[in-house]
Amino acid sequence: MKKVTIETVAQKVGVSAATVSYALSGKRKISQEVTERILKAVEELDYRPSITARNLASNKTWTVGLYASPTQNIREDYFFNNILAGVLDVLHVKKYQIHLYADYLHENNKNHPDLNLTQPIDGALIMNPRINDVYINHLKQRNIPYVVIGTPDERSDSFYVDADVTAGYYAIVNYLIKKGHRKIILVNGNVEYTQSEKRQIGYSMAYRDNGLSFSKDWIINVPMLEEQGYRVFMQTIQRIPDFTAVVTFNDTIAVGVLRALKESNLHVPSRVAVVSAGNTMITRIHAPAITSLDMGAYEIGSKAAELLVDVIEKRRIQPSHEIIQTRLVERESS
Amino acid sequence: MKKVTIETVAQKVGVSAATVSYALSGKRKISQEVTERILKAVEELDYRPSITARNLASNKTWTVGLYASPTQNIREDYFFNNILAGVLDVLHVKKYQIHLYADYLHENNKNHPDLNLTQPIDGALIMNPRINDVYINHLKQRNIPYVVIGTPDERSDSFYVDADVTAGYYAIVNYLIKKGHRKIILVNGNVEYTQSEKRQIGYSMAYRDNGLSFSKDWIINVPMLEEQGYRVFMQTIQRIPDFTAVVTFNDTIAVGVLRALKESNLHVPSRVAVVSAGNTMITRIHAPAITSLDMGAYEIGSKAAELLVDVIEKRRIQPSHEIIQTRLVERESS
DNA sequence: CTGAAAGCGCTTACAG
DNA sequence: CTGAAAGCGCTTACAG
Repeated sequence: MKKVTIETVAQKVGVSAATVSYALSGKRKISQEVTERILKAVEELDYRPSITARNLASNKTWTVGLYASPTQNIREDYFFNNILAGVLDVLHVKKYQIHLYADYLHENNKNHPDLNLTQPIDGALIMNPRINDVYINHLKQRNIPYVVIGTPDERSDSFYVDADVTAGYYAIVNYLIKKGHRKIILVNGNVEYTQSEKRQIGYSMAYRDNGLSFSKDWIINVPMLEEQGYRVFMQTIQRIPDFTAVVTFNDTIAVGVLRALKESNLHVPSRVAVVSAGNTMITRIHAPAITSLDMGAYEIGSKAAELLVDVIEKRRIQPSHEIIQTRLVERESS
Repeated sequence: MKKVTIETVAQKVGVSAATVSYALSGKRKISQEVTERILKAVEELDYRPSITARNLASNKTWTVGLYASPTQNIREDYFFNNILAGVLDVLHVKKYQIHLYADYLHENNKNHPDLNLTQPIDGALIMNPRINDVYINHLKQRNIPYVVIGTPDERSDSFYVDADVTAGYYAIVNYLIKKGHRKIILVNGNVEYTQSEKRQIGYSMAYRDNGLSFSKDWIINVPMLEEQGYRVFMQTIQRIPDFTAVVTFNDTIAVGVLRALKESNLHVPSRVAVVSAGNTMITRIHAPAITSLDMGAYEIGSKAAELLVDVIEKRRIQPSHEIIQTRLVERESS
């Protein structure tokens, strides 16, 4: 049973491969009668075009690369799920498929295979932009269309979609200050991620605009994992006395922080208020339910995917960005 | 700036494209001296081989297709994250990449593009096998290597990796019966999924082995979403009086059920015991914490990926399966 | 409206 | 140890 190719179909129908190709793609009008015979042959032979050959010939893969977090983070981050759903839904409509890359950069492998590719993808979505991000640099250098989910380090030459995280954290801290809090701990993410920077800026601005000051000691950076949030915050509780509120990088870290507070018998919210960001399912389920900043994850994912398709298909050339408004959802923890 | 191909490198070094190819792949010994000159030229020209051309020539893509749930389900299911992490970690080590397909079958589109592919993937992983699964049928028909995550309908000719879900549900119901429960509601998933059937079998076996009987009415099927679990269970509470325990298909549905119970002032666990399956992060965070069956999601994902690579690389030919033991983790809800 | 043929950029038997 | 060339299976200008 030899492989069925476009040539097999062409011979059966008695036309050229070109005609079959055009009939199938619709890029050229083929007479009704011939088209029907071709379709019939395709059916009978159960012919399926080779996507690989098509990709090579047309220099187009209809595939988008999605650069996600390390798998450790994926395991406990619902925010990822929501972004992913937005991306998938849009790309499905636009007929693009998705190549998913987890981040194994911590393996410290310069020749990471994902970085050595050329053109198995038409474009890329970068999920956790770092300061001086190697993925972004790589894509820029190779001229592969990309959209950053989040805000890149160097903003002038990238397309990106992000929530207005700085405004969001400004609002959170403002909200806490209005409630009388003066010593607010920021349990931020790793410094290498631009998202951490944006959060810190919102935090400082709120202090400044309220004519108050804060200590650098109150800002701590932890890997975005529940266990890390817990461990680091247990130490923080010892180190920093009398804080009355905590703002975390995301919901996952908040869960760790809340566990540390509980074990230390610091009641939430009467003794300590806690506010996180992400507004994932977890925040509703947790006891106490967690006040959290909604950053429109699904919307960010879908808008980024839409933008990327526009960039790939050259309907957009000049770098642009979209900033989505955030919304603070008040719950029991504050 | 013309595109840098293998030919560009060959010309610069003064050898044939074949030699460059062999030097880079290591499939043939090339003299030390020539190899070094080639590597230098690659570096200087910043040559990156075209993956697409390589795929076509070698008839191998180093890519695996992962057929996941509808995006709606992905959004609220941590079980997916854990399976995904297991799959990604193993495939990363084995040097395979992953194509992620969400399930849009409910769009009722027979010509779903994902099903029309030939060979952009070396193999596939099927995540939510249905009774008479179209994806599985399709892969079988085209002779594409695949491994089912879960248990397929027709077990004799598929590779698959699953938890012993039937034993797990048998254990859950046994546990509840020993605690004195006699009327246990099973909030199962959609009937089209084989996982639902396996759960129901465990449920019935436990009743039978304890010399007790149950009513078909106590088994209800709902889409695997929190909101659906909530809505359907609100009706169930009206319809079925005096039940004292509930077992759910997964953690997500359990959250919905627990919300319905709370709104109906049926206290958990004193009035109603609840047990779910998945043992995702949610079960620890929820108040009350949910007793849940651990099904080793990460392990299932990683074993399935390992098995698939073995099948792709023909180290395994004869269909086999691996069944992972489950473990009931007792918490406050029962 | 359709065909013959070049081309996409690799890999890999076939030869030496 | 290395080269010339066929081949992977499509698409798409070029011709008519």
